[in-house]
Formats: sequence, structure tokens, C-alpha cells
Amino acid sequence: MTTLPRGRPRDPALDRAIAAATVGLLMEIGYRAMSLELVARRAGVARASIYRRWRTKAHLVYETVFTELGPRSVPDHGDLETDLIALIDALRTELSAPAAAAAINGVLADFAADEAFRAHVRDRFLAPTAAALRQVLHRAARRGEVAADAPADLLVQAIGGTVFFRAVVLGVPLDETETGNLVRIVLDGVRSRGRPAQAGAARLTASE
Amino acid sequence: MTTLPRGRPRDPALDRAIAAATVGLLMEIGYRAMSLELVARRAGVARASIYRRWRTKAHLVYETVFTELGPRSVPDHGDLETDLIALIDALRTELSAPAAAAAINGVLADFAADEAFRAHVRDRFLAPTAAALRQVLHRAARRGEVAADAPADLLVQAIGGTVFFRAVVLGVPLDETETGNLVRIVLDGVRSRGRPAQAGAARLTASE
Amino acid sequence: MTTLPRGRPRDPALDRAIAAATVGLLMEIGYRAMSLELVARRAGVARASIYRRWRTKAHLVYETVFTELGPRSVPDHGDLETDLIALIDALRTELSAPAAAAAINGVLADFAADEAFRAHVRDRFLAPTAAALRQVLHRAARRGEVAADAPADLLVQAIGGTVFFRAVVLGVPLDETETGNLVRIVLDGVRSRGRPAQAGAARLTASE
Amino acid sequence: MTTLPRGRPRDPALDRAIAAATVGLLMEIGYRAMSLELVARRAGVARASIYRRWRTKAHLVYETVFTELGPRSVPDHGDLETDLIALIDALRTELSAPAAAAAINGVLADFAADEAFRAHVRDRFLAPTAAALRQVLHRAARRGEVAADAPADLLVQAIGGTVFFRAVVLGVPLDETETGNLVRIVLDGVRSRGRPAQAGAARLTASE
DNA sequence: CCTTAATCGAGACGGTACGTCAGGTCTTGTG
DNA sequence: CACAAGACCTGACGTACCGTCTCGATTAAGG
Repeated sequence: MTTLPRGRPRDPALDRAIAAATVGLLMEIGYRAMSLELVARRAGVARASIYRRWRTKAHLVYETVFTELGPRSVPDHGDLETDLIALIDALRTELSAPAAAAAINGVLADFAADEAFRAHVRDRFLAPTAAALRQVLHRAARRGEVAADAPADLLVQAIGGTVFFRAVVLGVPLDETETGNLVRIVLDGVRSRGRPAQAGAARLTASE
Repeated sequence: MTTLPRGRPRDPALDRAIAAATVGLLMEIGYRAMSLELVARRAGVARASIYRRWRTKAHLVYETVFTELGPRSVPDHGDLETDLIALIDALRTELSAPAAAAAINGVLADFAADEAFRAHVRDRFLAPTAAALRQVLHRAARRGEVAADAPADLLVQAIGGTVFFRAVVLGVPLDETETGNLVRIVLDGVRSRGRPAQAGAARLTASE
Repeated sequence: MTTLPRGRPRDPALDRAIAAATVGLLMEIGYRAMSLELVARRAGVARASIYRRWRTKAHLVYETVFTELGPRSVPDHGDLETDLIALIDALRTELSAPAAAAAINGVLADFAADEAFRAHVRDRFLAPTAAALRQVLHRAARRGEVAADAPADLLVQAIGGTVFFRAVVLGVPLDETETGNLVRIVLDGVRSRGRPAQAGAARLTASE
Repeated sequence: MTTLPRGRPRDPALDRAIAAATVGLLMEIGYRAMSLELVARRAGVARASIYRRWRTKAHLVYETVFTELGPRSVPDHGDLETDLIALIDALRTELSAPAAAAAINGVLADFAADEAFRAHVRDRFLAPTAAALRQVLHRAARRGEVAADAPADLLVQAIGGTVFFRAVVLGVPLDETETGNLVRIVLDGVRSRGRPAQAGAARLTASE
């Protein structure tokens, strides 16, 4: 049972106008140069109407740009490599969108001291992606392609880190060939003929 | 022929005081909350004396915190895995230093629009690291451990991205076990029994 | 013929609640710090319900605090001095009430540009008071106490100005002794032994 | 021994520009409508440069408009009436200047809660005027014109209140005739043939 | 009983001003 | 020249009101 809304309801057209102005300005002038005054002006909206919805510029940008973080669906092509490429492509698409690339470092910088924000990112973004990866790996394990106990978290961070680094830090997203190479590098690490493990000593002897 | 310096020389004690204040404030309150006013006050220095040395806050922080980017020396332990761990550890140490972790996103955000800065990072940081990795791999190839033509740039970005993501975005640097796992994942991708290549189709058939 | 009221009638309890909140806040925090938001909150009333009754904060305060301006009745003690003291006391009581003293300058400031308001004050407050004074003087003239053609308007303004200055500007209302002194000063100016007149030259020679 | 000034000195041209803009805007649009933003814009000055000099809008206006309060010199024409007219004219000129009339109620409203401000007004404005009046009366007493122990404070407040009321509240300053009448009213109250006193009863008997 | 019309609480809305703060530049006097 | 101090311009910040508006829910009076 939801609390019934009282007072004049918010105008959803403003939400859309603000979001559009935010995304546009991010792409045109970047996070730092984008002031809420500018957003308000472009959206044809009072500045207070933005503050009514978001506590701060960082909140506005984060929630506007990264609304749909993480994998919307778990790929299942019956082949691990194809599944991995699908996962990476989803990430790449998300992080290399112009607005996202322009926003992410600013948001991270503004939220640097905010531990709750980090937890939120972990829960809403990393955890689902890791879960999706785990499911993909589990299916592959049943097909005998890989060992089931691969370190999914680390893999997600490696994949995510690489994509992030290219798209956000270097500003040059991975192309198709590089994506393929990245998949193969990662894939070889989880093949069933051996596996990364705490006991690193026995690892290579078993495979060769 | 250098222009001979005229007038009162700069006080090197100020350089040290400013650097110390910068690093301290970065760790205590973070990049965004750190104003040059605060730095000047803590360093017991006039604000103008900071601007005389650095053009902007981002320049101050970047040059103060990331003085020694990239590998100081190429590791050579006669073993690829050990060499890789040494490279990763150097990266990890650099990026997970409290001041660095606190500074990096702010610097990236402030330099977001500055393409020259990105080129500078590539030249001063990524290129040397990739060169070091290439040398390590080359030695390993001569020992028959790996194929020599591994995509060193991508590998560096994958390793760097992972370390960066953990230290900077998540705020929890890799531990020893995770470093080991990362090395093995990456290592398997460059083993000599096969190699990542443009022609992806033939790759796996050759190895299995 | 009044238009018969349709729809839900106004709740008179709200009028009272708003007035009480207004007076209370005026005394506690003063005119400037008193926002209609605060009044509404304290009165337990919607802000719109205030605007439905008064066009603006200045109107609310003016009509709430100065409901009964001017002399309610013309004093008649058979003695000019006593009558004057009664008139002054009425003024003093009105202007030195805590809410009034707190309100008056704010109201004047907000209505500064409003010529209609000035006319309203003249008609509702000054004119009746001057009329009362004129009547008092007229009676005194018939008793032979004073000249009948005293400049009543100026006298009212002198008396009103003095009371106003003490109560509103200085914040210390006249006490009884000062009221007595003020009466005597004014009284001597209108004694029948001479009179203020346009022809100032002949004035003093006649009296001494 | 004054502390020697350090740092860049304030630009006196800005003081003048701000004062001019303040006075101009006061006359054109009044106290309430005058924002510091407007003042800054018209003066061609940064808003911060205003806040550096004055803590608040009310301080700015008060110190700018009422720089020279009170009588600059004590009039001495050898005649009480002429002296009094001179004193009143000085007051009238000061209070009915367009900028002053526009400013005064706003300043009083904003300073309503500030007891320190009231004390300041008393000390800087009323006290000197009362002292001047006392001196004038004293000289007149030596010439035998009046009693020396007239209640100077009350007289000042009566004169000031009347002038204030006319200029500020009614917006119509006293003209010459009215000033003459006011002087005579007041003068008769302090004539040497009798004087206002605590013991009011004996007052008139002595003179008639 | 049901429509009509106004009031009520609540709160969104476009504005505007506030006073503070940062960034980066400029101008003093002193070494 | 460097340096300490601080003025200066620019422009953003987040808060608080203003007076208007739009909701859903009352509360009469008239059909």
C-alpha cells in the first residue's frame, strides 16, 4: 500500500526536459562546465524544480545518465565466447555513450567521499553484472567448457575495468577486434583444462 | 643556452610545503573539498606562490601526486609470472596510495575536455608501461613461455584497468590472492600454446 | 444587492488562527523575518488560504495589526489639557503595542511606492485624528482657552510624529511625564494670547 | 598607532561607484526593489566587492545614505527662532532627500531587531542634535529669551518626529510656512515666561 | 440524491534574492 | 624577481521566499 500522493503532482514533462537538457549539456560542455543554472535555462525550468528532484548536481547526473545500469538480460547463445562478447558489448555501449563518458569521472569525483554511493554502485551495477556472468559461466560449465568455480567478481572487474579504462580514461572505446582479444584473454583464464586457484603451485603442471 | 635567472630565486622550501599540504588535504578531505586557499593556508604560503608554480589546481595535484608514473625499472626474475606480478604490484602501489586514489577522479574530471592531457597520460604513463611489458614478454618468448606477439597495449589496459577499477572506483585495492588470479587469467591468454589473433576462428582449433 | 455566496464558505476559525499567528510572529521575530510560510505553518493552515484573504504580506499585517486606527471617540473632559493627553495616550497605546511597533516600519517600507496606501493612511488615520483634535480645540476656543484657528493638521502631525518617533524609531514609548511635557509644549503654541500665523512678523509683538 | 595595511588596498573608485549606484537605485526603484545584484551591475563591480565592505544590504544603505547625520555646526544667529529654523531645515533637508526618504523605512525595518543599531542611531544622530539644541537654548537663555532647563531631548524628538513623519511617512516634507508654525509652537513651549516642568500646575499661573 | 462551486491542505511551479565560496588574476609593500 | 597579503571579477552553490497554480478531498447550497 503506497502513501497516497498529496498536493500538486510533479509535472513529468519537467522530468523529461531536465533529463534532456542534462544529457545534452554533458555532451556539449562536459560535467564540470555544466551548471544547474544552465540546465534549468535550457530545460525552460526553474532552478528550484531541479533541486526539488535531486539533492545535488552529482545526483542529477548519476540518476539521469545511469538509469539502467547493469545487464538487462543474461545472454544465452549456447556458446561462452558469444555470451561474453554480448556482456562486454552491453558494458561498452553503456560506458562509451558520449553523455556517460562525459559524466562518469565528475560523478565519481563528487561522490568520492560518499561511502553510501560506492555501496550503491556495487549493489546496483557490479553485483547484477557479476551474477549474470556467473550464470553464463555456470551454463558453460554444464557444457564442459569451463570450470564452474571461476572468480566471477574478479572477472567482472577485469572486464569492467578494461572497458572503463578505454572508454572513460582514454576516451577511445574498444573496437570489435579488441573486444574479441579481450574475450579470448579472459576465456583462457577460465578454461576447464585448469583453473585459477588459491593453490597456484599446482596450476600449470596440470594443464601442460 | 638557458635564460639565466634574474631576481630573487624561488624558495624550494615552499615547493615542499605546498606539496605536503596538497597531499595531506587530498587524503583528509578529498579533491573537490580541497581549495587552493586551504592549501596555501596550511602551507603557510601565499596563494599567488602556488599559481606561480602551477597553472591550475588540477595541474598542482597531478604533478604533485603522480610525479613518477610508469615503471621505474623493468622486472627480470627469469619467470614471466613473477615479472607480471611485479608490474602489477607497482601499478597497484601507485594507484592505491591514499592521496592518489583521492586525486585521480578529480584530475580526470577537470581534464576531461583536455585532449592534450590524455595524450600526455598516454605518452608518460601507458607507453612506458606497455614497453616494459613488451620487454618482459619478449624475454619470456625467448624462454619459450609465450608467443612474442601478444597484444601488449590491450594487456596493459586490461591490467591497468582492473587495478584502476579496484583502487579508484571501488576503493578496495587488489589483495595478493586477487593479484595472483589476475596474473593467471592474463597469462593464460598469452601462453605459447596458442595466441589471441585477428583471425579468431583458427585460434582455438589450434590449441585443442 | 449582494451576490449570494456559493460554494463552501470560508472557515472563520482560519481567520482567527492566521491573525494570532501573525501577531505572535511579529512580536517574536519581527516583520522581515516573518514569512507567510511560517505564518501558515504556525496557524496550521495552507499558504493559499492566506493569499485567498490578503493579497500580500504587507496587507495581511496592516489589516491584522492596525484594524482600528484613529480615535474611537473624541474626548471631552471640559479641559483642553486633559483632552489632549487623552488623545496622545490613545495614539501612544496604539503605536507602542509590541506587534504594532514591530510591524509598522516593515509595512511602510513595503508600501513605500504605493501612493494609494498613503492616501488610505491619510484618510483612515490622520484625517479622523485631525478632525477629533479640531473638535477638541473648537470646544476649548468656546471656553476661551485657545484661538480657534490653530493649525490642526500640523499639530496632529507634530503629536503623531513625536509619539511615532519614540515608539517606533527609538523603541521607547513616551512615559507620563514626557506626555505631560509634550502637551504643554504644544498647548503653549495654541494658547489664545497669540497664535501661529502666516504673518509671522506680527506674532510675537502681539503677545509680549 | 594604526596597524599598517597589508595586501592590495581597496580601490576607492569602487567605493564611489557603489555609493553612486546605491543612491541612484534607491531613488529610482526604492529600497525593497534594490538588490545587491543590481547595485553591483550598475556600479560595474563584483557582488563580492560589496559584501567585502558591508555585511548586509541594510548596512550598505545606512552608511551610504546617512553618512553625515546630525548637525554639522551649531547655528548662531543671535535669535532663537532663526536658530531653530536653521536646525529644522538641516533635519528636513537630510530626511527629505529622495534617497533618504526612499531608504529610511527599509533600513529601520531591516534593523528592527537590532538593538545595537538603535543605540548607534541615538548616539550618532540624536545626541549631537540634542546637544546642539541645548547650546542654542543656552545662548537664548543668556539673552533672556527662554528658560535654560527646557527638556532638550523631548524637544529634539518632537521636532525630529514631526519632520520625520512628514518627510518619511507622509512623503510630503514641511514647507516654509509649516516650518515657521512648528518653530512657534515649540518656541512657545520654552519661553522664559514659564516652562514645562514636572509640576504642571504652577506653570501657567507664573506667566499670566 | 446529485450537481455545482468555492474552500481547504498540500505541495509543485517560475522567479528572484540571498550570503557564501572557489577559481584565477592583479596590485600593493617588503625582502 | 619572489613573497605575503588581500582586493578583484566571475560565476556557481544551495536555501528561502514570493505569489500562482494544480491536485484530491471537503463542505455547503440548489436542483
